[in-house]
Amino acid sequence: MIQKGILDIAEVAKASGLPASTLRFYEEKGLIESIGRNGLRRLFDSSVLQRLALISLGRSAGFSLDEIATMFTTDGPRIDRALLSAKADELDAKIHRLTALRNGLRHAAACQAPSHLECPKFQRLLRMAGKKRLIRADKRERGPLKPAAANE
Amino acid sequence: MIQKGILDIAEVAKASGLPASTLRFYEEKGLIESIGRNGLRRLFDSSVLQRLALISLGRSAGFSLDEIATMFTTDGPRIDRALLSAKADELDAKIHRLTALRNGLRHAAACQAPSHLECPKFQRLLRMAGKKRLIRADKRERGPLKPAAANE
DNA sequence: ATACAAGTTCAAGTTAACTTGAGGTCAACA
DNA sequence: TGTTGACCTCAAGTTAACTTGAACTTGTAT
Repeated sequence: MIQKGILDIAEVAKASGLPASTLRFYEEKGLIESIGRNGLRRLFDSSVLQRLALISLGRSAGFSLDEIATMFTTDGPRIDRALLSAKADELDAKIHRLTALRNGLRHAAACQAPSHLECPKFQRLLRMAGKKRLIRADKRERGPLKPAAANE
Repeated sequence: MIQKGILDIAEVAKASGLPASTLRFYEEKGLIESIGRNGLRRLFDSSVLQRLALISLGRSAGFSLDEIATMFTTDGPRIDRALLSAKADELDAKIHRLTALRNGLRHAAACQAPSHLECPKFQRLLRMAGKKRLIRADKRERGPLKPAAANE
């Protein structure tokens, strides 16, 4: 640590487990900020580690970097809150689906059926969460190309 | 329906909500099979819809198409079951992380902090699921390049 | 018999999220 | 003062999961 609370990029990389190239990439995307330089070398405030943890969590929840970036901005409080709420709902639905799948897998791991995924009990377990649109349930988990086809 | 239980690609597309191009792509990848042709036109058994639902569910759980494909094969029952169990564990961890994030978002949507993601209560909610390695918690959600760096 | 809407193949393009490579620059140590 | 290891920039490459385009084939309706 060069000064109290200030880390250079190598230290951030080590502490976060992320390669320096990713940190540069995130900075370019506006997800994190470097607080200065030592020669060429980037310096970060140690709070960047918090930030990175948040980013990682968001990613594992299925959010894109762009979405995460907008969550970090303190722009308009109104539309923003609605968006967070919507995200929470999305997550809720996803959690239910994953729970059903987990239960299904747990059973399949100890079941007779030849092709696990097709055992009838497994199917039934899944159906529990599939109440609503099972297929194409979420709008492009990490969307391809078309802005929004005629579909939906 | 041309015959009982047999659908052509357009019908499958309509019923599943997936574009025909995706169905061809899945067939090429070995995720689904067409049962024959009518001229050039692919014909599918209606059970393919089950299959597609399963694929969709797996995708939304964060599995890659390749992983899903191996889950469908009825190769060796031993190694396979362990794999399913491991997948279930992975899902479990993920579900916990998502639950924490959802709680955090719910709070953030009704909280004062300027940059929602940085409100202290939000942070605390997240910490509940972060017990273990928060950063780089999962090995490449949908992995980039390196086979397995020196990391971990 | 002819038209044609809808399917087919195959190659190439797209997007997100990074990584890799080439060539350049320093701060720090000997 | 000189060397050097670690960082820098910028462009180009990579992977997964599809999509798109061009050129071709056909069952079905007319």
